[in-house]
Amino acid sequence: MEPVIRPRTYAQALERLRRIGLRPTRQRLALAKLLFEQGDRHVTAEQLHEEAEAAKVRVSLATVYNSLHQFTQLGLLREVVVEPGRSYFDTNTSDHHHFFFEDEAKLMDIPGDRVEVTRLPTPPAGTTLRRVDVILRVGGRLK
Amino acid sequence: MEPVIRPRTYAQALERLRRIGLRPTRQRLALAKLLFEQGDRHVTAEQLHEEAEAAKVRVSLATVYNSLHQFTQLGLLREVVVEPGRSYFDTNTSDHHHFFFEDEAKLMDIPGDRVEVTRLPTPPAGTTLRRVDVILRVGGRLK
DNA sequence: ATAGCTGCAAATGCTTTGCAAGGCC
DNA sequence: GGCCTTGCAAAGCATTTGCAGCTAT
Repeated sequence: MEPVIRPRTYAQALERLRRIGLRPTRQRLALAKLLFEQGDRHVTAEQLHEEAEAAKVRVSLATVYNSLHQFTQLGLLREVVVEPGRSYFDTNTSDHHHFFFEDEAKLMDIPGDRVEVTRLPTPPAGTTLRRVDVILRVGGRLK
Repeated sequence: MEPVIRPRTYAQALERLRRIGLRPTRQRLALAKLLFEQGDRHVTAEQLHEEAEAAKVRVSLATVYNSLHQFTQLGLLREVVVEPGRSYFDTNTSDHHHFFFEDEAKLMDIPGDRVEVTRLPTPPAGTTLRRVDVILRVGGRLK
């Protein structure tokens, strides 16, 4: 098994795209840059689309969705579902959990080793555990 | 603080509605009956609407949504978000967690004392922990 | 050249809303 | 009767899709 390197830079993302066989097109590269060049992020498609426009990159919202899903399938992103009707994409694909600030609809990472989930029940026969999501729903305003 | 009684029967639901000041209308009572008279359930609005129709109760989907949200606000239901674009409503409002079978889009309760989440980080200043959701995402078919 | 992408706009799926008509107290 | 509810249809969002035109290799 090849070690999974988390792309932190444009160069790594490009390399990653090539290796996997996704054409490094202008829009994919631009999106990868926005996503992976500024540490861990949680973005919605809409947000990323706005960022792209602000950065003078012409990308349609449909392409943003396509790219986010492609990146997710390739393991570059992780989709986090906390609200009905909106998906967040997390650039941190390592094992970890989330705070969700309900009043401001924002996510924050919690290091995987900071929360311990024990005494997990065994999945029913015929099924396999794919992922454990822990969401700490928080209220009140962040200062 | 008045003890919270989980409505398990039509009568209890009716009583509960009255006590809270929601008029026990035909449709609310019918929905309460469907929801609370058969043990713990996880339903979507669409499902409940179909059940109501099958039971020859005329209810519009809009009213199903309204009722589900009202019941949720009153603490009779708990909303569970596991998939983008669809909400599940859980008649079990006690402290517990969930298996989510991704291939069949179904939820299953895990008793609260069966999973232990320890070493929870403290919420950031100015915020309060409202709820802890643990979702065990499972793949493969149930037998 | 050509297989794969992109953009646009239309379609979809879930959910919410506006408002007239209806029903509980 | 009065006020809360309902129902319907229309509106609202986030997301997906179909397809003609573009582009990286």
